[in-house]
Amino acid sequence: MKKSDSDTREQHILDVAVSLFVQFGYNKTTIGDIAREARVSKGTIYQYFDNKEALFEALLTREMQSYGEVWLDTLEADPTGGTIAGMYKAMLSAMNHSPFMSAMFKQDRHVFGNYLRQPDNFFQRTQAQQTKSPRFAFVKMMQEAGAIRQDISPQVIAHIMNMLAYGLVSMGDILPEDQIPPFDDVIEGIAMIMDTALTPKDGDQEVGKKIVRKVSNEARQAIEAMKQQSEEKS
Amino acid sequence: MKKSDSDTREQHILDVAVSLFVQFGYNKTTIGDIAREARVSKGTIYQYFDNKEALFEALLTREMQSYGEVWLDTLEADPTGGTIAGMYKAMLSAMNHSPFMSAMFKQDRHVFGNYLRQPDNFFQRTQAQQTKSPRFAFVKMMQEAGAIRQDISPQVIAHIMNMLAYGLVSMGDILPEDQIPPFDDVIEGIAMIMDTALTPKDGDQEVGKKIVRKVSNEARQAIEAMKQQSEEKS
DNA sequence: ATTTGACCAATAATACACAATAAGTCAAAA
DNA sequence: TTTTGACTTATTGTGTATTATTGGTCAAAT
Repeated sequence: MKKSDSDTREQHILDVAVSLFVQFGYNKTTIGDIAREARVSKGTIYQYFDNKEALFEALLTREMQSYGEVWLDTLEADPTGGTIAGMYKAMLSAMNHSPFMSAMFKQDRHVFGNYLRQPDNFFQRTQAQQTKSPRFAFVKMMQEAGAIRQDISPQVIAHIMNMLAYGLVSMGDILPEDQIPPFDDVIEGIAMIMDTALTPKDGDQEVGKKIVRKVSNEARQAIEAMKQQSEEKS
Repeated sequence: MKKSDSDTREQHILDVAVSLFVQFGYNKTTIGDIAREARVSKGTIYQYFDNKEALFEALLTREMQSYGEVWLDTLEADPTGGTIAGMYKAMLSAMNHSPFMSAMFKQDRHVFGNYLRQPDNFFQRTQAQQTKSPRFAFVKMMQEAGAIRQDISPQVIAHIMNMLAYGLVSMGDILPEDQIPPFDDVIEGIAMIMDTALTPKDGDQEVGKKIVRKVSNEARQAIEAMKQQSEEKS
């Protein structure tokens, strides 16, 4: 089938591209490098992507979608997934499985390089609409339902969760590896702390699970919508 | 008195230097700038400091000492200071009051610039001995005394505390200001979370306070020792 | 004794010619 | 049609001569 064939080729190019971008960064990864590594010619790459920036942005959305899917799959596979701690743990775990997403989250200047100089790049576009962040909305819902403690503002909780995620992916840059505990231990520790600290003793577990299920379903639909949108463009 | 007079002059130079270094960074702050701003000549600066690097390192130790003192003072002023959360809160608060310490903690490449290229700089010197970090030792003591929960390893707890501190000083670099909740709210939130999560319900509050007192006394003595050591050199 | 600022040597910034590489195109081949 | 790679153009990197700035010194002034 034609569509699927060209689709796998496009995906293969992106597969190669993501590993090169993560390893050498935006500036030092050339279209020629990607072509050679993907065993296609430069012309073929320009068949699928208008220019380097467009290729990179295609990568951004693909990796975000993939990250979202891994997150939700991890969440479903986890029996304790119905709590805020479980949801957060799944998020951190998914982030850790994608070096590109980690780089995105910490706005790694090595990986993103001159892309950040683009006048209308991804970060500037998203930061404007981030005011009503989905993470903040989720925390607020959980709070209103009584699934997490109410004596800290949802903004602060969401921000602390952000800080932890940022710290998780960034500490490797300032500490030598042997001073960082195993990743899974840290994630487990964070989850336990969040769980103990945020879940009220007398809380209704089921309410939280319902919200998690609702939010994750919405997220899945949003990812699907995003996918179809990007397919229509091509 | 002569000693005190030259001492205040030296301190004044350092006062000027720290604000310039924080604002313009190591590379872009010249000895001439510091001299002009401090209303002394370049020669006078070289009277007190052998070279630019020595001046900068004098600043490092002074700011660390000052930070330690602010930390301990905040701790003593806080009625809830006897808990691990109180101790941590005081630390974060002290860090926030010193832009230079914040820069140090995140190893800010803008502020530290070429100083980091020095073969035997501060970070390389301290990182070697950091394996038996005082923060880790403190967590371990608290744990052994039953003042904090024992089902997470002290390494992981200390590391999570590090991550939060790092996130606190670094988030300003990747998020616009209006998306970051007020600093004090975040600190309070962290303290509440740490307190709920780490302090056992059936724990003995007094034991923890004793340890905090012991550790902070040791810290004070260490600071004093450091001060005298740096005075002897001159 | 201290402090100063003109002075010197070393380092860093600037300019520019030119070489090398990369982005992007397109007629020809598959 | 789709793919290719030689080709053009734009960008970046390199070597270097020159200028400007800065770290550091020291004889003279305070």
